[in-house]
Amino acid sequence: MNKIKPSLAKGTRDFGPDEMEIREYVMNIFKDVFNLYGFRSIQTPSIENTEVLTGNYGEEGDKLIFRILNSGDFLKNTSEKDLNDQNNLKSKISSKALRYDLTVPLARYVSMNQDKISIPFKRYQIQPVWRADRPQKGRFREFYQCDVDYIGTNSKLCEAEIIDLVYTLFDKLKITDIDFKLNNRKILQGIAETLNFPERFNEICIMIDKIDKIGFDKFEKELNDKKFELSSIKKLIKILKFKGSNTEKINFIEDIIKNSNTGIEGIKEIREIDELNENYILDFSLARGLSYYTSSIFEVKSNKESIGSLCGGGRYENLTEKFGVKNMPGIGISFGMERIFELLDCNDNIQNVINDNKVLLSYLDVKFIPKCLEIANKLRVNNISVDLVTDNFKLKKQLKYANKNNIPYVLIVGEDEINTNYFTLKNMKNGEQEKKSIDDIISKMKSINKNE
RNA sequence: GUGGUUGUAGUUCAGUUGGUUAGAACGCCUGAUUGUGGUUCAGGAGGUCGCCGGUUCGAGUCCGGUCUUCCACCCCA
Repeated sequence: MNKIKPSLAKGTRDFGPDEMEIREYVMNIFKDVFNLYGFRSIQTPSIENTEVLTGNYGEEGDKLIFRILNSGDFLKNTSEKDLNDQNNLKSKISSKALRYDLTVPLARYVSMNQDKISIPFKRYQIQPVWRADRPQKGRFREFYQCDVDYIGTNSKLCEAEIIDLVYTLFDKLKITDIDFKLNNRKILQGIAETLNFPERFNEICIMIDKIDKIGFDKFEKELNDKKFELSSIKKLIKILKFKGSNTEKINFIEDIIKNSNTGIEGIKEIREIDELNENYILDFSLARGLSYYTSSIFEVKSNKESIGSLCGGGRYENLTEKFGVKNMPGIGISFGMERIFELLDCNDNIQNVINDNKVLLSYLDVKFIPKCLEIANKLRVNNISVDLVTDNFKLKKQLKYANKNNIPYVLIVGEDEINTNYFTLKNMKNGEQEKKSIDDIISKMKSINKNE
């Protein structure tokens, strides 16, 4: 048999038991909080028909979609001519692709299931997505996205609820010192109109979005290079650098863009949100590159770690228009799961919470196995995790096994224990051990469980 | 997609102008210890030097290609 050198596909990862413990712990917190705010989860297929996905992410984005080769004789519909036309060939030999994000599948789902769901529809979705990007720091070809959306509503209560949800969530994850930054595309549009470059709106948004990374000096230089008017550049930078309370910022910008109808609309929207929830920081330098956002946009950053944004999102119109469904505005937020996992990976608090009430049942002779099964059953009925070594290992090796698997307690079953009905419970962290009845061991383990 | 970078044991890495049998640490297995791990000591297993081709008497080492790793750009999460 030919041996294959084991290897991972580019940009993909395995998650071992240690990593999965943290990932699942974090994901459960996410799910709990989303449920707390009345969102329900859906899942959609990994594979979508190609035409559902293409045309949504721009030309660059479409290139990053992983296409799946048709099964069987995938060349049967192609002619000699097709082989020279790559784009045409692709659609002839591949009709399915891996999903690129969770937003487009949501739009597809809502469009297909209007009879089953009630509008406004609140859903969350945690699933992997795939992008044929070149991997680099913190970026993979397969990664989890976690999206929460309201679809079919324009209510500003959504923003207010989302702000609250975000703070609750990060509080539970013990990620503190975060800012919820809010802005509105209509205000940015108003600025663009007032400063006389409305036709370069998208271009300027992408550039503003990068200020964090490149700084104001480079930003100014780039604007010069791109032949923006000098007076406009000065005014723009003055606006972006303005400091003050949210109210001061609103009044300041209102005065500047008062001649833009769109701009005034944006200001009205911010004021509406402000009446419901003031727990945000208005930031005109927040732009978010994505072109489908039309109104509120927001982002959450950690002030402690310079790790980039932890989540971001915004309000959009007509996400479902492509599928022939009109009047489906919505608002969504996407959490950078991988970044959050990374942030919590080194957090000891979380590591301790995970494994506290677990016991390895260790036997000194195979003839004690029936007794072990009896004890295991009692412990498990009381919600204590029990592991048993399946093979006839010496005690020494069983203790090593407990260490390796991060099991904090070992319950030893031997001759003495069976005769006296007092069993040895060994704490693997400090090496202490004591003899107790099974009932006492159960109550001890249960009290550990309550401590978390 | 553009530019750079990496690849040798399960893992992290040494390996001299190209020269005998490719090394270390950690991990793994066995024993010192027949009921005590995380410490110590002794021994052992484990390699197609990413892959394909070229130069050479001789290649882990030089050359070309390819794949891969990591990083930056574009863009994004």
